[in-house]
Amino acid sequence: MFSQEVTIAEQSFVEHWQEIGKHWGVPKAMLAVHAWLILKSQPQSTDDVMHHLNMSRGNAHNMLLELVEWELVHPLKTLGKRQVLFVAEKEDWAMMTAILRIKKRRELDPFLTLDDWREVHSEELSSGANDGLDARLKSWMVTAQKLDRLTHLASREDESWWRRWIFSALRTK
Amino acid sequence: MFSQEVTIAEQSFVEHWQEIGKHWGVPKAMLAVHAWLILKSQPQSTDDVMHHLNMSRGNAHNMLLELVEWELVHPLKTLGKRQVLFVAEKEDWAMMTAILRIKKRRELDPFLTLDDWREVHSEELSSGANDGLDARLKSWMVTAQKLDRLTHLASREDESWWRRWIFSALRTK
DNA sequence: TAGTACTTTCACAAAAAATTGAAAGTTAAT
DNA sequence: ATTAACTTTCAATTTTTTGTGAAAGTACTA
Repeated sequence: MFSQEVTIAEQSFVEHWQEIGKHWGVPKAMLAVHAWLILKSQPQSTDDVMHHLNMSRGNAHNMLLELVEWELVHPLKTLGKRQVLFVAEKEDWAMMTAILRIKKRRELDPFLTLDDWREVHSEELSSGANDGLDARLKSWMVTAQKLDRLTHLASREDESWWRRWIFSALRTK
Repeated sequence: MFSQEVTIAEQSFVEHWQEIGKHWGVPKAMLAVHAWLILKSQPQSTDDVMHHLNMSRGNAHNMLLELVEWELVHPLKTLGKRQVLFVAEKEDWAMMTAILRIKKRRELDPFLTLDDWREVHSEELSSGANDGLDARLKSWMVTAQKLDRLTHLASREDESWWRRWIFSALRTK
């Protein structure tokens, strides 16, 4: 899997990152690329990634693009050069909010469409075996919309806001 | 996919739920079973599920068990009866905290092990291309541990706590 | 203890997702 | 206009994840 230029410690980090991310719903190769960029302080090219991690060009390319879409990796263009270099976002709060944004988009936003579904089908479902479904869904949507506003807000706040908010929660105990 | 006893509206709900849950990292069959139980106010048996959703016994069984492990579905034993019946958890905040608990366990807890990794490998990684990694990881872990305490706390609080906490965040805007 | 009504397991099959690599497409310099 | 240096695409393949169904296991009843 690795080229010989990759140190044992680096290999271990990449593998551990893949272990950690097993349930994040992303391809192993994406975790490997991300781990690689986290390790490196210097921007890396597609070729760097593909050679060091010993993966196909197409895969390296696609994983880099996806990480850029997630805003966990930033593309750097040098003027007058064709090549794009990549650096990982390394600030913890920036990573957290990036992850929150994408999780909201993929895991919460689709849920909100349930309200439209309800409006179309509510009549057919007030009866019999589906007793109370409509009312239940209505109540769910109120909660979901609150969560939506919360995640939207939180995903673009900065470190100090998070600190205060988390602190206020932890203090109640 | 469905037996004829399943109404069109029910089929539509199951399919929409599968659509909604596409990125939740669970099998389609699990979403189908969950959707089915959400629809039904009466407890359902493994046989009910397997017949109505037209899936294999083994699969119905496993999906039900997994939903129970997620605490999104509750098993009901009748005294003196072998059969186990299943009902979906239908309170919105109970569902939310169940999901938070499992997400924390699968997606955040493994991350905390990075601190152990760091202790073992920190010396090898203070130099050269991995410049500053150790310090960065240390700082990440502080944040992660805060998040860990927060999610732990939040995942076992009740509705009124959530209301207050969410409200306090939304009010700052 | 035999029979019935379930639950559980698991080797195998099917489906879905990830990965490859070579060819086609772009951009910039000469 | 041509070439060199990249990036992008995608059909084919490999790997991983899901799903099947029949057989084995277990709890209750009589």
